[in-house]
Amino acid sequence: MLAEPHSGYDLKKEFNQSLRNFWNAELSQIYPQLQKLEKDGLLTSKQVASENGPPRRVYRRSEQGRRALLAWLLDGPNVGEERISYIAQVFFLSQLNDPAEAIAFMQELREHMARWLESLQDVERCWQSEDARYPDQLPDDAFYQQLTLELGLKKVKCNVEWCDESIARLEARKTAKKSHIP
Amino acid sequence: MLAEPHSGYDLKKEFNQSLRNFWNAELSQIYPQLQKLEKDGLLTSKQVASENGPPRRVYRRSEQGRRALLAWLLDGPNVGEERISYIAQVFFLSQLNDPAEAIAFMQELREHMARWLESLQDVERCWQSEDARYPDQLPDDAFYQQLTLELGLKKVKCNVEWCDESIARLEARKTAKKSHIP
DNA sequence: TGTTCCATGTAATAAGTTACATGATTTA
DNA sequence: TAAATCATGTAACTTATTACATGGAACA
Repeated sequence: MLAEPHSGYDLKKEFNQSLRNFWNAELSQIYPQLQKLEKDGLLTSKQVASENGPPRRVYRRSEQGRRALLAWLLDGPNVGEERISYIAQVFFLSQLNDPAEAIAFMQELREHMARWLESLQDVERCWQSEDARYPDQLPDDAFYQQLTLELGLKKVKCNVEWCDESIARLEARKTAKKSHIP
Repeated sequence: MLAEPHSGYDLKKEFNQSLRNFWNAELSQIYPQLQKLEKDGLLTSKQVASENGPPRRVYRRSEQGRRALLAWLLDGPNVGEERISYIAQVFFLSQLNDPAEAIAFMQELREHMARWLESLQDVERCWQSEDARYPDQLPDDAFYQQLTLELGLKKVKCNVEWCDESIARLEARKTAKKSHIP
């Protein structure tokens, strides 16, 4: 993100726009980290005046910083560290002791996922209309970002499907139980 | 996990078996957390002798602990906090400046995902052969766990597909570029 | 006149990782 | 006899969250 100079505030905007879908960071994490990375020699900074507001401190990666990024990528994919809180919740849903509440949970999850899917589809439509080269003739940086969007679309669709299937299975169990113990 | 009494060591085994797929914790996180949760009144513990090894400290949730779990579930699904490191890597893959290295990255990712998928399919086959009620007549706790397995299978398949599509698109770009600047 | 945006940060706390430390028993 | 399993933890460090603190400019 710091191949070109940007402030901590700029980075937060970038997180909120695109990275948010698979990574997030708060300003209160970003500012100290930028200071630390500069201290470690991976970034350099300078203060510049702002057009509308207080002065900005903009950071840019150093040669050492660029090499650290390449090392991270060349080390291969970081897999097996995912933490997905809502799946953990589903795992323990039997503790609610009430199929209706479990169904409500899954319906709420479904609505979250459906809204997320719409937001990704909006992004796609937007990119599509703004660049005729979309998706396969895009310049490299946009192309790889488009790959992440594609995965997001697939995965979130998959989540919606799974929610629907799960709700149907839960409904079936509920009626089966009712008829068994009348 | 502590509806029935278990030691920190037991919990780690549970993480390694099933929860691992969407959440993990190290022993060095588990032991201090158990102590903290007991201090906070969410757990109680007692020391018991072990059949084969040193004495065990087993923990069990208190009534307050049970209520805290219910509150976590009834608060609704925790969405929008996912951090998926390998997607962040793909996002920045253009920095490698070499399509061959990007393709290598995606192939490695594909192999990871394919292995993960196989391990989930093994789990499914195992459950299927061990309980005739699989999947829809299972008791509640196993049923909800099966839902998480189902999502895992769907998602990981989706990742494999996406890797394959992405590799094909990258190959196409590589040859397109070659013919353009000969 | 109140809210959002711009822009910076610190402080306290919580969560999580890596490395270190111990020692018996079981299995290959 | 070497390795894995059983079983507990601490220490140092990194990472991340929540709350607090400031203050001007634009907008409605």
